[in-house]
Amino acid sequence: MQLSTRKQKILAAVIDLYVSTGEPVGSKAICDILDFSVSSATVRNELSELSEMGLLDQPHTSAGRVPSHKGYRLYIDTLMKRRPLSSEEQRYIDSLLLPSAYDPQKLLDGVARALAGMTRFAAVSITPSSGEAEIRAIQFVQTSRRTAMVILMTSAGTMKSRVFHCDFDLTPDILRVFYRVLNERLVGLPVSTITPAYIQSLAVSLGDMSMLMSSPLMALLDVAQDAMQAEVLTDGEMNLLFYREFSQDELRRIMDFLSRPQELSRMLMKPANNVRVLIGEETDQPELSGSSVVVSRYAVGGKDAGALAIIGPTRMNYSRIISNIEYLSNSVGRMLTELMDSE
Amino acid sequence: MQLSTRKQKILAAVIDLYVSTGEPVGSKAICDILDFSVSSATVRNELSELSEMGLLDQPHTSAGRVPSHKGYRLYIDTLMKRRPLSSEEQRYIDSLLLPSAYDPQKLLDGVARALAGMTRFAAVSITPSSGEAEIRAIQFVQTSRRTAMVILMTSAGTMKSRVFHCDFDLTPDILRVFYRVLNERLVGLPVSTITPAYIQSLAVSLGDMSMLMSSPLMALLDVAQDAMQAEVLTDGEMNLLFYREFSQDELRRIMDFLSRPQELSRMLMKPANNVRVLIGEETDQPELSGSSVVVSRYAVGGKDAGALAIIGPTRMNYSRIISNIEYLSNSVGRMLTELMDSE
DNA sequence: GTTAGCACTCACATATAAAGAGTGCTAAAG
DNA sequence: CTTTAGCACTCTTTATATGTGAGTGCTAAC
Repeated sequence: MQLSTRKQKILAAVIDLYVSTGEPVGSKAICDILDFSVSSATVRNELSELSEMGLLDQPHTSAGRVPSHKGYRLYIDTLMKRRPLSSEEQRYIDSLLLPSAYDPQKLLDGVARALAGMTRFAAVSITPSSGEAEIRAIQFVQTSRRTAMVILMTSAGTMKSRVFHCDFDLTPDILRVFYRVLNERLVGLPVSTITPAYIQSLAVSLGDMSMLMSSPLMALLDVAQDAMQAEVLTDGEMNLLFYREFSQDELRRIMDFLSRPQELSRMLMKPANNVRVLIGEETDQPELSGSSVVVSRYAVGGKDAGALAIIGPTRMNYSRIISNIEYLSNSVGRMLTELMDSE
Repeated sequence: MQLSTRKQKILAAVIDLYVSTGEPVGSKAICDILDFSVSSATVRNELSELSEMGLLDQPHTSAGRVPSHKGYRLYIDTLMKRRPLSSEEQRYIDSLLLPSAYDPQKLLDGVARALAGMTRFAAVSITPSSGEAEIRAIQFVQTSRRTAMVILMTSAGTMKSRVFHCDFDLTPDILRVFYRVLNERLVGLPVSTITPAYIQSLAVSLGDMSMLMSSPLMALLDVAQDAMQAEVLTDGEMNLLFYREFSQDELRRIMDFLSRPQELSRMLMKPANNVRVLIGEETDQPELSGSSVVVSRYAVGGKDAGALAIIGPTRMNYSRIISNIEYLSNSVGRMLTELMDSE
């Protein structure tokens, strides 16, 4: 499908106007902003051909035109001019991320918040799953007479902790035993080694000590399963309340979808090496038929790791959003890589 | 203001019917559910007197009656029969809380989630501020070559951690120094001791070592300020989308309010020894004029500590909500107290 | 290929009427 | 003095008709 330059410009004009006003755009309005001069009748002829090609929709016979999903697709793939972020914007984003640069957990949380704040859409940040990461260390910290915290640190730079309770008083010596026993056997192995069955066999191999260690072992299992699960953080769901194109009912369905981490993860973690845009049905998610998703995967240490995404109404300023999310996801990838290398 | 038994029964009937249907209730409907038999005309006379007293509102002259805020107030204070939770319900709630019983952070998070899930309203959990709590220990755990985590544990059973980064390689010995220096000076003091000025003077008193310790000191300051701040957790904001009495606009304002922790805290932390109900304007919050708040303070170790609350439309089943929140807040108080005593 | 002109369409707003729920009042009965 | 039946009245809701205006599609001329 090849479009004449004029058709391209008209299509772009329709999208620009519609994105900024939210109203169907008529032939007259287009004439006003075109950089060459034609009559509205000419524009009308072009519009009707664009409609025929399925690039524009018409809410009803006598209304202006609205971009169809196919129209948005063409616009994003070939027409849209991508404006890189100004250095000022870059500095602003950097300043948002810097405070949490050394804590992966906080970083990914901060990123979701920053993304939601900048775009005014709902943001999703999926943290790398640490399944294949190696166990770097298992630390114990006493938190009260009979409770302690187990901290699992991985080569992916993630860290998970959990408090557990014992039926006897803990002492530094006992904790040292926990530490030695577990680190001797587990450091260097992939986190995915820690399964219920493995913990079971470990307990058996401990003989007399297995009673003593049942609480920390259960906690370790727990924390390992937590670490293996790709974490899904969402932020700014509230922002979606501001878009009048969403009905109360649609809003509910979207919010509901946003609270289902597995499905979000499935949708966003498809491999891709740059920013992907999913428009309406392209998300394969009926509840998002009126929404678009912009997602960017990022790599840590050269390997695909997490993803960053926004979800908003199909009518959005794609150019701006793509620039933002691209810069943000590159930053996160870079920061996490540095964090990993420094270990 | 003394009401005849009949008026009381009629008022209660109006509220019960209105709460369950959401429609203004007419005199006929009331006759049907009253446990004595009178004509609709009699009921109408009573209704008009109740209206005159300001206990009922009328959307328009020819509509049924709707409880006024004053009517709800009277109902809650004197008419409502409080149904204690069945032991089955109690067991259900207990089972929701048990898994996180040993970790205050998780507990308070779990409580908010449980409350939102059970009531289908927005839930708020305010954790005790640990300002007056004593510092129990300051632990350090290495997380990578040049980063470590500082963990502040308090006598209130709370625990906060933060990762920090040094410009030199860390070793177990260095961390031991951090530990010794800080614990020697700070354990036993109230958390509120740790102010920027105090950290400053501490650094000065360390002489040569202050360079070495600047990162952990800053991290400690950070984590202490975090600990002193009463934490406000919200959950289930989404639930409010389901109540058609909220307009899109009102919803936005409520959500916005829910995201302002200081104001939530100010509203909910007023001292009180049992469940409080705030109806509409009683919240002193213009954005909540169509909402009610049910809040229950709980004590830890005999002292007022945190609060648990729900926010929903004024039309709600107060009896059910109050029972739930009361049981939940007692459970939390008890669990946190046990946690504290065991230290 | 482009443009002016014009009939036509359709959403939206406004006005009018009919239906229905529920009240308030009056007068009679208990 | 309280209760009740009866009825006119009010006000929302729903349906139907009417006018207005933005914007199109088409035709014929340039």
